[in-house]
Amino acid sequence: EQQQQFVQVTEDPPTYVNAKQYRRIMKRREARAKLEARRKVAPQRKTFLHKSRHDHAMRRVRGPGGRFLTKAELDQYRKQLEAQDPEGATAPAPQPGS
Amino acid sequence: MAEDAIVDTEELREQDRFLPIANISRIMKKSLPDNAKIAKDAKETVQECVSEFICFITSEASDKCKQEKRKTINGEDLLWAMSTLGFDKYVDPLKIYLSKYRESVKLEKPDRKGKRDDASEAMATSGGYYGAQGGAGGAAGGGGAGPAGAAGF
Amino acid sequence: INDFWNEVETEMTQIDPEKEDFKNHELPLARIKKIMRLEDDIAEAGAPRFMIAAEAPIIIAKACEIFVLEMAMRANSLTAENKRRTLQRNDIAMAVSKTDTYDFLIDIVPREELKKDDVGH
DNA sequence: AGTGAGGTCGGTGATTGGCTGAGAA
DNA sequence: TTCTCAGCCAATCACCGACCTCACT
Repeated sequence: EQQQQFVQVTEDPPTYVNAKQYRRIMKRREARAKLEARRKVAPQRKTFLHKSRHDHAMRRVRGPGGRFLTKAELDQYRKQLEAQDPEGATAPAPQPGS
Repeated sequence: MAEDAIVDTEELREQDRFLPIANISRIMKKSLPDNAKIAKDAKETVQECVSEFICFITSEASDKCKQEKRKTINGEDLLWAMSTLGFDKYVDPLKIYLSKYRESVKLEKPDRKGKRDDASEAMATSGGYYGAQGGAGGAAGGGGAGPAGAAGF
Repeated sequence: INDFWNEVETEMTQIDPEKEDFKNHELPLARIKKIMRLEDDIAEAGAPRFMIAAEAPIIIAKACEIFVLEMAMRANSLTAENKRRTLQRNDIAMAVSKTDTYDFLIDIVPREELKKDDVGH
C-alpha cells in the first residue's frame, strides 16, 4: 500500500513519514515557526473565549440539575419569583420584564 | 540582513486559528454510534488537526499558484494539492461536488437582469491533476463530470 | 473503510436537485478563509498575497467535513477495540500514528504515549 | 465583461457552566 | 470498586453570510 518513505531527520528518534507529504511537512513547520515569531500565539487553551459569554452563562437561571432552564421552566420561575418578591429589590433576573 | 518593520504582534486568538468546536463535535458525532461520547481534549485535538489540514492543503496549492504565476487559488488547485499530498480519495467526490457547485452558480446568476444567452458550454472539469486512479468513475447522471484522466506531467 | 468512501461518493451524487445545498454548510466559510489566509500572513509586508476564489473555501469546507468524519471513524474503531464508550485523545493519537495520510499531523499530535501496542515497523 | 478584497449591516447559532450519572481507571 | 468528566439545557452577542463598492484583469 505504501511505497518508499522519507526519514525525518529533525526528530529525536528519526521517524519515517509519508513520502508525498514530507516536503510540505517541512515547509509547514517552517511557516508555523515564522508565524509564532511574528504573532504571539496562545500557549494554552483558555477556559472561555469571550468574557461576555462567560458572564452571560453565569448570570443565567439554572435548574436544580445545573441545566439552563427551558422556556416553560423559566416562565414558572418568573411567576414564582414575582409571587414571593413583587418588589424585586435584588432581582437577579436577566430580563426585568415588566 | 533583514529588518522587521511589522512587529504589530497582536494576540492570535483561538477563534482565529480554529473552526468552532461545536461544529467539529457535531460532525464527529455523525461517525460515532448514537450512545458514544467524546472527550473534550479529543474534540480540541481534532479541531487543531483540521486547521493544520486546511493550511497543509492551502500551502501546497499556494506554492503551485506562485510557481505558475497565478494569483488566485481555485478549486482545481486545491484538488491537485490533495492529490499530490496523498489525499487521493478526496479528489473524486470533491470533483463531483465542485462541478455541482459551479452548476448551481450558473443557474442562479442569469436572473439579475434578464439576459439569456446559452451558447458557451465549456465545462472545465478536466483539470489535469494526475488522477492515476483508474476507472470506477460513474459520472453523475446529468452532470458532465467526465474525468479526462490526463496522466501527470 | 471502503464502505465509508463509497458512502461519501454516493452522497455527493445525491446532493443538489439543481437547487441550493451550497448555502447549507456545516462549517463557516468565513472562518475557513481566515485560516487559509493565516497561511500566508507569514509573508512579509508588501509581499504578493494570494487571492482565494469563492469556490475554494467551499471545497475546503467539504474536504474538512470528510476529513473529520474519517478521523472520527478511525478513532472510534480503536475506542470500540478497547471496549470503551468515550472517544478520547489517545484514540485520535493512535489513529494518526497508524494512518500514513495523517503523517502531516506529527507536530500537532505528538507521539507522547503510544500505548501497549506500538505501531510497528 | 467577470471576479475577489474589504467594508458595512442585521440576523443568528456557537458559546457557556453546575450538576450528576456514565463510564474511565 | 473509586472518582473523573462529558452531556444536558437555551439566551445572549460575536461572528457569519449577504450585499455593496472598487480595483484589477
